[in-house]
Amino acid sequence: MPVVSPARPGRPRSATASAEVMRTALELALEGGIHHATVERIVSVSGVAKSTIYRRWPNAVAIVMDAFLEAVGPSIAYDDELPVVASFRRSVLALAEVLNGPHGRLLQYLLGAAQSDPVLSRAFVERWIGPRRQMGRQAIVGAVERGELSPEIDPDLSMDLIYGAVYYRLSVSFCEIDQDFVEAVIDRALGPYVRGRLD
Amino acid sequence: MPVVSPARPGRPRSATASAEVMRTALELALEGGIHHATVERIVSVSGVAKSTIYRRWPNAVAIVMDAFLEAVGPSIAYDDELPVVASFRRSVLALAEVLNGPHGRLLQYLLGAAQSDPVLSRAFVERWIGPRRQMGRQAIVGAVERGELSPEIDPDLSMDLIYGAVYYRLSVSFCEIDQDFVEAVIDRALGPYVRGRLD
DNA sequence: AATATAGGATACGCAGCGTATCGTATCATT
DNA sequence: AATGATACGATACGCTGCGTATCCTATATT
Repeated sequence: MPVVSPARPGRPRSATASAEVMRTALELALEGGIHHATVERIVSVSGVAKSTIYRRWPNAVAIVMDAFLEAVGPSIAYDDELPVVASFRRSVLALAEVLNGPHGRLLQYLLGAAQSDPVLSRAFVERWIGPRRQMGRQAIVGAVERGELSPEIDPDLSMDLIYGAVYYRLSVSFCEIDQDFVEAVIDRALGPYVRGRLD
Repeated sequence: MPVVSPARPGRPRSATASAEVMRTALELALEGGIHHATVERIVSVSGVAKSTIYRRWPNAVAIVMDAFLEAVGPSIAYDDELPVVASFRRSVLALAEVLNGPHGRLLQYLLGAAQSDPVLSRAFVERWIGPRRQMGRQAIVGAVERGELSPEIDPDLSMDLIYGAVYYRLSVSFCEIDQDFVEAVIDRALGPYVRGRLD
């Protein structure tokens, strides 16, 4: 007896079908780029019928997006015990590691598809960008409250600067997001507002 | 007697055909998004034959890219007479104005397509991003030489921060690049290194 | 048992891609 | 002027992928 979805009549949807579709879509996209994950291919590889797929997703990219977010989504971490700068370094370096790997290329593809798909871009902002920004803002606000950062800092602008530089490398200048770069960006974005030592 | 292309035999390529194709491609893409600019449509609207088109471009996106760069390409401007910060404001605000307009959405589409097309991404970096970065770096180096900026500034990192934030808004968080934002970004990126007054 | 919905299979029409072939047009060269 | 090389326009082709529709079967609720 599910709490939400108050007992719709008829045969319930198969959970394994969704899982299998997403698994297949992710696999195909990681192997050969997002263009390789077509509905037809997902059908023939996963064994799930086309009608079933279209009953749940509007198109192939949406499947890949869902699969990606479910697979890589939860990896956010801001440690309030650490000094702000160190905490940001940890968190953004973790993100950079993801972005430099195969999932990063996939994210790049998805971001590309989102440029001409409002539904996708909205999902992207709400489920990927938004949460991470929110955590970062919280970290800055917390640090200001603890007196680690000057209250003059603008948390939103800081997020734009830090994440902006990172995604710029990923999807505009197309070069690696190395550790030195991440640390330099964070230092320049937060450094002037740190009270006391830098680390 | 052309200086380059030393007189190939046979009928020369029609210049008007290329022009007409690019004009049509740009028009279609500006009207209905990049997906509206298909080769078939360009053929039927421009009147230029498919074989002619494929003799010059590998696909439709490449045409749009060429057309875009030719149309909006030359709008770079750094004024060495102005103080650095003011010069950057002028230049980046001009860019923001383009990005906020219809050409901006097109750039967004192209950037999206570039995410899964190495040839396109390379062209993008070399013909759009690269020149602008170069001008910006020059402006910073010049300002350091004139004593306007502290030599401790890292020109490349500054470019990553400024342009990063701008493109982040365009293609990651999908919100407007307003004037206040641009000025705030530049102030935070260059401000700490300005010697003397800020403006 | 009756009802409602889901899943699998299959077929369909459509759009767009990129290639190939053809006759015709327009150059440089001889 | 004739020749050779290349471009242009037109047309046709096969292919892939999309999204929809139809049908039958399966599985749940009432």
